[in-house]
Amino acid sequence: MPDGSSPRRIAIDVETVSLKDRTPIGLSVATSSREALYFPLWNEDNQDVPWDLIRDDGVTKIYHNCLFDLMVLKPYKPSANNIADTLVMAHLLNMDGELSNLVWWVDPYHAKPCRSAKAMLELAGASTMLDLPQDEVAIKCCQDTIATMWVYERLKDKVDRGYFEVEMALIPILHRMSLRGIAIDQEERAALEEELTDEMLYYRNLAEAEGFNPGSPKQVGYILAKRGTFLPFSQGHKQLKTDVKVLEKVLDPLASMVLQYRHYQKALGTYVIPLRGAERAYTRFHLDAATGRISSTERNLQNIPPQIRSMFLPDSGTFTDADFSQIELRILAYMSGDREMQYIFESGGSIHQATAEFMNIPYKRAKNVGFGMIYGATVETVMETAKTNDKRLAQRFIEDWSRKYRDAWNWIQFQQEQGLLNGKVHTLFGREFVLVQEEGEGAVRRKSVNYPIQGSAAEIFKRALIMCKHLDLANQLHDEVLIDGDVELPVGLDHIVPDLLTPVTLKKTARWT
DNA sequence: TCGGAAGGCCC
DNA sequence: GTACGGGCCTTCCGAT
Repeated sequence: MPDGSSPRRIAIDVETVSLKDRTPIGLSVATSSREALYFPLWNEDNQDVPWDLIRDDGVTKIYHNCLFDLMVLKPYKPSANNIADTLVMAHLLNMDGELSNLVWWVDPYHAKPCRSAKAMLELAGASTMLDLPQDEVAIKCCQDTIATMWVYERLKDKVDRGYFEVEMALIPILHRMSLRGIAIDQEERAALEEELTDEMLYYRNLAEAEGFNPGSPKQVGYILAKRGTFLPFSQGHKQLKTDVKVLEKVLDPLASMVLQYRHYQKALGTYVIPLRGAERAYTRFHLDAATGRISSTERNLQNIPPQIRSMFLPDSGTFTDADFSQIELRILAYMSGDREMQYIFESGGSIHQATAEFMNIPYKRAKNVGFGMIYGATVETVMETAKTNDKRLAQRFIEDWSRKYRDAWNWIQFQQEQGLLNGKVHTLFGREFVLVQEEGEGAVRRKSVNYPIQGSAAEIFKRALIMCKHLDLANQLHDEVLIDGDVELPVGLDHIVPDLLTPVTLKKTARWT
C-alpha cells in the first residue's frame, strides 16, 4: 500500500462497465472497515494498484461474490487462495446475499452505506458505469469494500468454521475449472449441427406449410384449437398449455410435429450453435443454491444432453468420469436407518431393481416412484411420472413402497412433521436450512425431506472435489466429476462419511459421454 | 429494448 | 382443485 505497510487482510471489489459488459474499469481495496482506496483500471494498467497484495496467497482476500470478481480480474491473475467471501457467509447463515440488504441485516444501527450498481445506474438514468462521474463510481466502489470488510468482521465468528472452510477450499478449485474450460471438437460439433439442422428444418417447414410457427406456443395452441383439439389453459389463463406432457396425448399429427421441432431446436439453439468456432467452452460456478449444491452459469455445463456430449474432448486424450452411484438413496437409507435399503446396498444390489421386483412393476416405474418419494411426491405426480391414469394404482405404488422401506417412510413422515413444527431441517454435517412457512404446507413438507438429502449429497460431493483437487478437473455435475486424464482416484472417496458407503463408478473415455 | 411466461435440458 | 426437490437458458410476445 502507499504508506508502505502490508496488511494481512484486505477487501476487494471490482467495478465493471455494466452488468453485461464485464470489462473492469476500476477496483477498490479496503484495509479496514474505515479506509479504502480506489484505483481506475480502464486505460493502461494502473501502477498504483496493489497487485502484489491481490496476488498474494498469504493475504486473506475478502470479496463479496469472489468467483465473479476473480473472473473479471482474470487478466491480472488474482490469487484464488485464502479467500473469504461474504456472499457465501451470508448463504451459510441463511441471510439475504445482496450486500446492501446484508449490511442492514447484520446491524441496522451501524450499517455502512452501500448501493447496488443496478440501483445506482437506474437512479442516474445511466446504462453503463462509464456514463457516471468517475468520483461517484470510486465512492461507490470504496463503500462496497468497506461494507464487505465490515460484514466480514461481524460474521466471521457467527458462521460455522467447518462449512466455511469447505466453501473457501472450493474457490481455487472452481476458479481453476472455470479458467481451463473444456476443449470443443469443432468437427464433431459441425456434424451435429448439420444433422440437427436438417431435422429441425424438416419439421419447421411442415409447420410453416400449415401456416404457423412451431416455436410459438401461442400459435400452436391456436392452430390445434382451430383443428378441433382444445388444450388446457396455462397458468394465468393467458394462453393454452402446449408442453410435452400435454402434446404427447394429442392425436393430431401437428402435435408430434411441434414436439419434434422443439427437440431439435432446443439442442441446436442452446448447445450446438452457441459453440460455433469456440476452441473451448467455459463456465462460472456459483455457491448459492438453496441446498448447497454448486451451480454453473454463463454457459451452463451441467445440463448438456448426453447426445451432445461427444463434442467435448479431453486435452490428455482420456476423460476419467467419476460418479457417485445412487448417492441420494444411500443417504436416505443412512439418515433413516432403513434396514431393507441398507441390506440391498450392502449386498451390492440395485435399489430400483429390488423395488421393481417387490412391487412387480418395471424398473423405470420403480425408479420414478423412488425419486418421487425423495421429492415428496403426491399421488397425482406419481400418476404422471409412472404414466398411469389409474389413481388407485398410483396409490398402491406408494403403499407398497412404504411397506418395503418402512424406516425410510417413517423418516420421511418425521422430517415433514419436524419441518412444519420447527421451520428448519438439517443435513448430515449439521447445516441448517430454513423453511419458509409462507410457501405453504405442501412445499414445506417436500423440502423438509429433500433438503437434507440433496444438501447432504452436496456436502459429500464438495469434500470429494477437495480430495480430487490435485487432479485436472474439467467439470462437475452435482454427483459426478469429469477429470481430464487417465487417473486413479484418491483413496477414501467412498467413505467421506465414515460409516456411509458411497461407491464411485469410474468410466474412462476418449470423449465426454 | 426489457422482462415475464412458457418451455425444456440436466442431476 | 392447487406443483415432485435443485438448477440455467432460449424463445416469444406484449409492455414500455
